[in-house]
Amino acid sequence: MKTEEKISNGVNIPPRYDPKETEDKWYKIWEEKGYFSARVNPDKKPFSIVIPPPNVTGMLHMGHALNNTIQDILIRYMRMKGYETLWMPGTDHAGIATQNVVEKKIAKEGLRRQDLGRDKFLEEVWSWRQEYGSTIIHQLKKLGSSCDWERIRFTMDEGYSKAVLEVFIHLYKKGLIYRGRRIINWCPRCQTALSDEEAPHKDLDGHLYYIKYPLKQTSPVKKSKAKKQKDDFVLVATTRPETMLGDTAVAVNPKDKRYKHLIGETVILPLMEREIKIIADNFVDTSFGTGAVKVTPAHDPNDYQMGLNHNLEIINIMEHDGVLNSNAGDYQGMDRFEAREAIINDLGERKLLEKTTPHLHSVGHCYRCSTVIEPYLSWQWFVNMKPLSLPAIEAVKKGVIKFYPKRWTKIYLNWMENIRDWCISRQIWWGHRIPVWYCVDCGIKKGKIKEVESGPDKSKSYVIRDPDAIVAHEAPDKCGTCGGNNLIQDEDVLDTWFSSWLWPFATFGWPHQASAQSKQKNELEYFYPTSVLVTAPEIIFFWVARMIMAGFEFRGKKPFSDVYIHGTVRDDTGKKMSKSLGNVIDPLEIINEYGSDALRFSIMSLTSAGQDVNLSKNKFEYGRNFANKVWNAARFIIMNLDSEKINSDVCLCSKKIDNLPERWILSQFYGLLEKLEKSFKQYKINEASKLIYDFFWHDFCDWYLEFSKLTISDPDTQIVLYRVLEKILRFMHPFLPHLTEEVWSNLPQREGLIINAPWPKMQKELVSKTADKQMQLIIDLITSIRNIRGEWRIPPGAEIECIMKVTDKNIKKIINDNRRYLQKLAGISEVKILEKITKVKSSASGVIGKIDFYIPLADVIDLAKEKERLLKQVDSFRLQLKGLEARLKNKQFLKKAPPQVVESEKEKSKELAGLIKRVCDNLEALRQ
RNA sequence: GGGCGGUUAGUUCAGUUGGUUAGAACGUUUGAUUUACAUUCAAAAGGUCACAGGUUCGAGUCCUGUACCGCCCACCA
Repeated sequence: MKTEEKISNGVNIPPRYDPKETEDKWYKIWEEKGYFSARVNPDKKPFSIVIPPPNVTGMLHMGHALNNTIQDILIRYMRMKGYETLWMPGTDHAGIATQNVVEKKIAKEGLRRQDLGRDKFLEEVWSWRQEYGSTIIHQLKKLGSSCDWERIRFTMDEGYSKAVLEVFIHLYKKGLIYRGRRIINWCPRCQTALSDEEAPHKDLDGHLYYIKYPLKQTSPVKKSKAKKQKDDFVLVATTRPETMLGDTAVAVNPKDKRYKHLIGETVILPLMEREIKIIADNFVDTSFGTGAVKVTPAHDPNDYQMGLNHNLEIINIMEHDGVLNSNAGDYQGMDRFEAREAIINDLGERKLLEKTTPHLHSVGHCYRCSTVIEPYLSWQWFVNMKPLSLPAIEAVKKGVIKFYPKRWTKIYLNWMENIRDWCISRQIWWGHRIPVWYCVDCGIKKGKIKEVESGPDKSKSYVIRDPDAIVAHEAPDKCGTCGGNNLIQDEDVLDTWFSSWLWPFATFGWPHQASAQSKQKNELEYFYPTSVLVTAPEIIFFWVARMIMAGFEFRGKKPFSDVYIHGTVRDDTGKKMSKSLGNVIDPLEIINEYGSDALRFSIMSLTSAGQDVNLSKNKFEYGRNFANKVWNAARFIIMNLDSEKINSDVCLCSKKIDNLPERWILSQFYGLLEKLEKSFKQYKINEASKLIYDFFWHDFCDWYLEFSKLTISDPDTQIVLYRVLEKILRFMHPFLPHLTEEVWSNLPQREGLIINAPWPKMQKELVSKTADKQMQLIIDLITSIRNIRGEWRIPPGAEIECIMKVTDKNIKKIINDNRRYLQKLAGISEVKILEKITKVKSSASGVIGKIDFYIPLADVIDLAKEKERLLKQVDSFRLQLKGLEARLKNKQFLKKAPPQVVESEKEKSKELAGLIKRVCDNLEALRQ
C-alpha cells in the first residue's frame, strides 16, 4: 500500500531492491546482445585478460569470487573507457583432480580404472565432463562475469592439444626435454610423479630414530687404533627407518675425526643382514644426528647422488602404492608406515635401537590428496628450465612485466633464478599423452625394454628404461631404425601445467597454419600480449612464472604486461577457507541471500590490494545495504524528475549554475573522477569502491539530496540531480553491474545500456575549491547546531532560533544565500545575522570559522552544563595551540621546515587563539 | 636456515611522496519514523598507531633491533 501511494511521476519503483528480479534478467540480455564479445577493431585499443582457468571439477568458492570480480571490474571499466575488451574464459582439465573424481565415481560401482582400461576410462571422464564440466561456468555467470563466452576454451580441446604437442616437440628438438632416471616426488595414493611445486612441504612432528649398525669384525689392528671407543657399531639417525631396508652404504664426513678410522669398514645392515660399506662424502653434515648417515640411493635424492658418486647399488624396496616389495625381506607386503613401526619394534627387540627423539621436520605432501610424498626413483620426462628462465628473468627485472604489489617481484625472481628441471610426466590417464613412441623390437634388442606379464589376466606390458624415442605429432607407422611396426606409445601424460602455461596464446588457436592469414592469427596479433593477469599468490610458480617463460619461448613476447596478485580469502579468524576445515562461505549462498552485486561490492571493498581478506557472512550486509541505498536514492530522484526540465544537452560547464549545493556536488563529483582514475591505475580497486561509496552515500545522499529537496523543481537542481545520478551510476557499474543496469533502465532519458555507456569525461572547470570551501562552512554550521540540539535534547520538532555574529561581508552573503538550508537541515526557525551582539542570554553558543552563533535556549539550558561544554572545547583548542606555539618557538623548525608549512602553522595558531578568545567570551557571558 | 606480510578504536580494516586534531565500517550509547531508503537518518563515546632505539624542525609513515601472529621457500639424514 505504501508503494502504491508513493507512485509519482508515473513510475512505480519498489522501495526495496530485489536482486533476484534483476540479476539473471540483465545477464541474459547482455549475453544475448553480444556485449561481451570482442573482435579485432583497429579503431580501438585492445584490453585483454585471460581468465585463470578454473579446474573443470571446480565449484565456485570465495577465492574465485574475488579473483573474477576483480577481472570483471577491470574489464567493464575498460570497456566503458572505450577499449576493445576481451575476457577470455575457459576451464582446465586438471589431470589428477579430475581423474580422482571420476575414479571415485566408478569406485561406487566397485570398479577401478584398470578394470575399464585406458580408452573406456577416458570415455568415462569425457562424459563426466560433458555432464558436470560447466558447473563452474554457470557459477561464474551468476557472478556477472562478462567473459566472451563464445570463445570458451578447454585445455583438452583439440586445437589446444595441438599446441601442447607442438610445444613438447619444439622443446624436445631443442634438447630441453629429456627422459631421465631421477628421484622424484611420488604420491603413493595418486600413484604418479609430481613436480616439486606439487609437493609442498609441511612441518610434521616426527621422530629421529638412532639405529645401531653393527660393525663387521675386522683386523684387530684397526680396532686398537680407536681410543677407548667401543667400535662395535656405527650409530645412524634417520626419520624414515623403513628405508634402511634399501641401504647400500653408511656415509660419514671425511673430516669427521670420530669416524675417520672407520672409513672403508663394513657394517652389517640390521634386519637385512647385508654387508654394506662405510663411505666418506663431504655431503654429510657432522653436526646433524650422529654424523653418520645411512645411504638409501633409491629413496632419497641426496642418497641417490651419493650412490652415483660412489657407484653404490640401488635397491628399490617399494611398489607404486607405497607397499614394500620383495626387496624388503620379511617386510614385503607391508605399507610403508606399517613397516616403519614393525622395523622399530624389531630393532628394539634386537637392542639395535639406541634411542628415539622427537623431531620436527618438513615433509612433502601431495597437493591434490595431502598424502605424504615418497621420494622415489623412476624414469620420468623433464624440461631443462634454465635456458627458458633467462628472458623471463630479464623481462621482470627491466619492468617489461610488472607485479602488483611490487613485493612479488622478488619472490618471483628468487624462484626463477634457482629454477630446477621440471618433471612433466604423470602416471595417470587423463591428460595430454606424451607424443613419444618406442620401437619394442629395437628396445628389447638393446635391453631398454622388457616385456612383462602383469595383472590377473597376465596381460602383456612393458618396462621401459631409456630406449630411443620417436617424437612426433602423430603415431608413426614404423620404426625408422628397424622398419618394424611394433611401436608403443609412452604411457604417461603431461603435467596439467604443461598445458596451462600456454594459456595466453593457445587460447587464440596457436599454432596457426603458416599459410593463411587466419582470423585467429589476427586476433592473436591484436590481443596478445594480454593486458593484465589477475591471480592468487599460490600459483605464481605453477603458472605465472611458466607462462612468462612460454610467452618468450614460443611467441617471442611477454604474455601480459601486469600481474596483479590479490590476497587469499580467509574466514573471520584468519584461517584459510577450506572444505576440510568447514569454514567456507559459499558465494552462491551469498548471491542467493544478498545478491551478486552485494557480494561483489562487499568483497572488493574489504580487500585492500594484495592483502588477505577475512570474511564472515554478515560482512556482505555492507554491499547489500549500499545496493539498496543506490536503489532508493535513484528511486527518489526518478520520482521527482520533470523530464522537460532535464531535457537539455547543455554542457554543465557552460551553463551557469549559481546555487551553492549544485556547484558543490558537481565539484565533488569531478574530484571523485580524478581520484578514481588514480586508484584504478594502481589496481587499488578497494580504494575506488570506497571512494564511490563515500561520495554517493555521504556527499550525494546525506547532504546533496537533502539540500536538493528545497529546490527540487528548479531546473538547475533537476539537471544536476539527473546528471550526477546517471554519471555516478556509470562509476558504479563495474562494481554493481546488475543493479546499475536496472536503475539505468528506469532513467527517463538514456541511451542504450549502461554496460556500454562511456565512462564520464573530466570537466575541470566544474571542480571548484570555492564551492567546496563555502559548502564546508554550511555543513559545519549545520553539524554544529545539530550537535547542540543533541546535547540539549531538543526534540526535532521544536524549532529554534539562531543568532549569528558575522562581520565578513562574503561570509554574510554565503549565509544569507543559503539560510534556507540552515533552517531546514538544522531545524531552525529563523537565522538572524548581526554584526554586533551585545549579549545573548541563556543560550548555547558555538564558533565556526569566523562565525559566532548563539541558540537561545531559555527553557532547557543548564548554565553549568553549558559552561562545562564550552570549557571542554576551550581545553581542546588550548591543547592544540600549545603544540603549535611550541613548534613556532623552535628555531630549528623555523629554520628548516618549508616556509609554507611555517606559514600555515602561524595562521593556524592565530586562528586558534581567536577561537579560544571567542569561546572564552561566551563563557564569560554565561557567568553574568 | 632464508625471505615476505601483518601488529592502528571493543571488532574488521584504511591511512598517498614524513607536515602536526590518525579515518571508515560493524558494534556500543542517545535521539528520530506519514512524505527515497530502519538494508534509514542525526549525534556521541571510543586510539600513549605491538615494543625499544635511531634519523628528522617534525614519525602511524623512513632506518635498526625485539616480540607475537600468519605465509612462502630450502637436498632439516
